[in-house]
Amino acid sequence: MPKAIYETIYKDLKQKIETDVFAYQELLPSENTLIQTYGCSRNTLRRAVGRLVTDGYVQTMQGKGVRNIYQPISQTAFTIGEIESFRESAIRNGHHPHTSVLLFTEFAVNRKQAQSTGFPVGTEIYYIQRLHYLDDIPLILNHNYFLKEATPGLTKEIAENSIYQYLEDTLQMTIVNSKRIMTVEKMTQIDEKYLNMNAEDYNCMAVVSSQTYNSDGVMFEYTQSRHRPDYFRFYDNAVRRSV
Amino acid sequence: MPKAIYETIYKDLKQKIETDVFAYQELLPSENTLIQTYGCSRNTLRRAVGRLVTDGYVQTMQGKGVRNIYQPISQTAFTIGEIESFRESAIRNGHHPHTSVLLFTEFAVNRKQAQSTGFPVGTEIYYIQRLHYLDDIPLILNHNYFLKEATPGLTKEIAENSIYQYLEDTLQMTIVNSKRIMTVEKMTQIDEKYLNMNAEDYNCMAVVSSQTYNSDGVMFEYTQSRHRPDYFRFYDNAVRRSV
DNA sequence: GCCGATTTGTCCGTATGTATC
DNA sequence: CGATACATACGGACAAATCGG
Repeated sequence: MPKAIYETIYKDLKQKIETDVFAYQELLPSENTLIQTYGCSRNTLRRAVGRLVTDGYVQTMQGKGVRNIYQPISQTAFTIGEIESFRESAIRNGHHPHTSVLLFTEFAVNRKQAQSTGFPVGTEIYYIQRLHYLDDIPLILNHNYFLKEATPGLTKEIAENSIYQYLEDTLQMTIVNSKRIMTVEKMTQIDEKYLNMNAEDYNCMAVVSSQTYNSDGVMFEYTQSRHRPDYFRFYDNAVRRSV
Repeated sequence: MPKAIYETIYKDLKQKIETDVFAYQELLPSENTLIQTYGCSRNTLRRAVGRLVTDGYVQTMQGKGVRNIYQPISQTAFTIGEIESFRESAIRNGHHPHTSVLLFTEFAVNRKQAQSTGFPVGTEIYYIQRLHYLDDIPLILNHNYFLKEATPGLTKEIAENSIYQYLEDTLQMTIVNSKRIMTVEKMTQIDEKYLNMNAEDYNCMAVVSSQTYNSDGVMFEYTQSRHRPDYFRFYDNAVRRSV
């Protein structure tokens, strides 16, 4: 847990913005001022502010200053650009998460699975089906494929809690990045059953497929998350770069 | 168009990765090597590499090096984290875009619209309905709300081409950032009609709602993009930060 | 319109820490 | 242990945009 200085400053500024210490549409104190308050170098401060820009919290204007453009998001929303487990995201939004494991098994991937997951044919994996509840409503049906070689000792009990916590804390794995694709797909009978949906109402759903890599550069996880369409919300802030 | 050095290096490295100059899963030349090849400072090079990390092109490993993890995306995909017009994105992917304007009108926003768009009641806006085709298939039905005060002189002719090009080139507006929310919504009869869909097949669609800001900090655009579900694809790379 | 002060943007050189091999 | 590689941090210099007098 070695916190970098810029990380601390980033979090402090972020929290000040969220709690209205700086008013919406107003300018933050200038770089020079903030450098003095934090007693850091210009680069370090600018690094913290840079993060706030990509978060969509502030907008910098050369010659003018840094404007607070943060507005709280109304409902529960997943944030893009970060990797968060379901549990982490739920707790951050003040909800009560709960996970039930529908299936815990292991096998070697066949041709068809190889194509969708990206694992080579024959790779030994754990295959887990999990249902994620938020405040007792089933929201997400997850199909997890974990590379057995990279995630040894995975059990149903771990899957009921936080797999990521096990990987990071017990196996000392460092999770680095995750490539995700969002699509809309037809709802299956399995989806209907577990998510309490009726195909005559919504007949499709939001699907997020992700490939996750660890610090050894190996893709150790492929997951397909099938979201209840009426609760699905994905938030993003995009920055325009010079073309 | 004053090009920053780090921008040039970023683009050069990106292009080298895309064209397999560096092999997949292999290490890039070390920082020190690249500093010498580009004749730049360490900070500048790191800035370029940092962009590649957020793009999901490479992954850096302290003590080891920088690994190429780029894999080309199969189909047409919208990329998250950047603001691109439909035209820009289509051309980048080697397709032929075409836009038809279904409706071009102006009015003041009422209470209901104020809630969804975020514009105050009574704000004067241009309201435009556009249908975006890719290779002659209608893919996206767009509802644009442009703040009249910030986008004067908008016409149907401009809307048929690129509105962003008009705003940036003619009005000298600088587009800064865009907050987007992706959801899944029921398909309406309007959607069915223009996107050639049948509600007995898919009865819902992907909806991307966005609020876009310019460099004056004013939200000048609210857009709701309704995507054909079978063609919708949104790509994202997420980075795990120390918790 | 000009000038100077302020503010952010870009870039450099250097020092130190930490992880890997 | 030392060499290599990336991570963090500092301080300084100049450029570019904005604003007020």
